[in-house]
Amino acid sequence: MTRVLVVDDEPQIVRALAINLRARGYEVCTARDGGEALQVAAARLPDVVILDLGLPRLDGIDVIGGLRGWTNMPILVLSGRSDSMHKVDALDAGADDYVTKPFGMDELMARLRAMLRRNTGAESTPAVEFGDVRVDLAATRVTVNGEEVRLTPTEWRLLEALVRHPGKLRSQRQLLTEVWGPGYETAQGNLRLYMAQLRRKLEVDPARPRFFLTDPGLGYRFQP
Amino acid sequence: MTRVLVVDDEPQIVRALAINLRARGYEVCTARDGGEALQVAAARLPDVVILDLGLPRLDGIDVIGGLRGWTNMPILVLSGRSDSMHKVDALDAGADDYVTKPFGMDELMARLRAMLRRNTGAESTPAVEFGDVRVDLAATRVTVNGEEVRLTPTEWRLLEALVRHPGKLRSQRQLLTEVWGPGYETAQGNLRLYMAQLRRKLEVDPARPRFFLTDPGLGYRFQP
DNA sequence: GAAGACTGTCAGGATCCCGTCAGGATGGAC
DNA sequence: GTCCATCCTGACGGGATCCTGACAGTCTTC
Repeated sequence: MTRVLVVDDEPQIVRALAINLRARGYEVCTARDGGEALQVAAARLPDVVILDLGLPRLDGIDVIGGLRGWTNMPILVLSGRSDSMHKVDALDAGADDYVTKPFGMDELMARLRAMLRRNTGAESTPAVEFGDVRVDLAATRVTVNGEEVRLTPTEWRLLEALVRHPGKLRSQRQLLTEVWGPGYETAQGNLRLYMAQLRRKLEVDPARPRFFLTDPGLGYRFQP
Repeated sequence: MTRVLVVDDEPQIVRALAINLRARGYEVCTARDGGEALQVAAARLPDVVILDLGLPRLDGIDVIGGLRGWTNMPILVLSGRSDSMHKVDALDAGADDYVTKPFGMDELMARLRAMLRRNTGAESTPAVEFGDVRVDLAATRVTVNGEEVRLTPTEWRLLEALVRHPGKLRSQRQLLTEVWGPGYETAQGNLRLYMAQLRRKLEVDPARPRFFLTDPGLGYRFQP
């Protein structure tokens, strides 16, 4: 889950942000001043920071500097000042975006999504693991016991269609249209063929599959 | 030098931006409408795009979509509309920042710096090494056993497209749009040709490549 | 117990894909 | 104009991939 650190000294703003963020599925942690912000950031390692510039004690610019000394997590600055000098200072100090109060919640959330989208491009690849098999969906790569296994395009599409819905039954019709495209709903012999191929390459005992199960008369199921 | 693509149909804004950008050491190229923007972006491969939303003919949102189909270069949107709906739409379509007109030049430049900083900072791989080959992405330079190897522009773009995603499969479609620009998705003979050229120049045994692997039916992969 | 439906397996040929080569087109340097 | 590098198109052979059809085994149903 994506974790957001909200730094502001006004409780009502913190509460409003937290409610909206949680409603959208983010995990929220908070800090009331600059010192606490640096502490919480180091302890909880949020994916993004929303930082009010008008903080007591420690100046907002210094908080940015304190964060940038050891991390490049995205920082979105909130501020009541709309003069460009403050914006330039904050951005050049290392902030990634600058929103002036009062702000629209929709816009703030959209800017947050934009920042996160840019950052997750380099994140670790999502992978599905079961038994000795590891399926790296982002890299389009399959390994068994660390050794790479070569899959043909059709085998890969079928594997993807199964693995993307763990535990769920996928009907023959669904699999056929997903792998071979619409119009191939009757080529069930094909499905059996490639299913066997997948099991031969990925199952320990292809005759008695543990992960790629058959629901007779219905379809197949990936059981991790 | 950092290259900026400015897209706007109002000449005075283009000129003002170009003057300010050049004064700060950027290289500037321009486009007057959406179609030209996509064309220039593919041909010149700018480091960042400044895009006016109020374009004739092709809608700004569609331009964002057209760019995001094959590149993730930063996009800064300019717009006369300040209502949050347009901001949200543009940001969710793939824009990285949204500035409403009239804008302060200082602020715009600061936002530009912030975007560029993020992009070059996350990169952190100015050079890639594998076997006897060293690819210097920053300097556009390739050496094998210390000796410089000359690459043509197309060869270089292909190498870059592969090397920037180590281990990941890159589909033929991805490579074609990234190297030749959108609209060249069917020129697969080309891809094979330049792939062979790259292997001939960089692989020890071009017939049995170790780093530039092919996944039949899917695409190619750089394996360091 | 028999019939039918369903699944897993095997083999064979058609098709597609990849690497390679040659040749023409384009554009810039001199 | 000539030379040169680069880019693109088309064609060919070898190999991998895909599809079709047939057969045996298993389970359900009558």
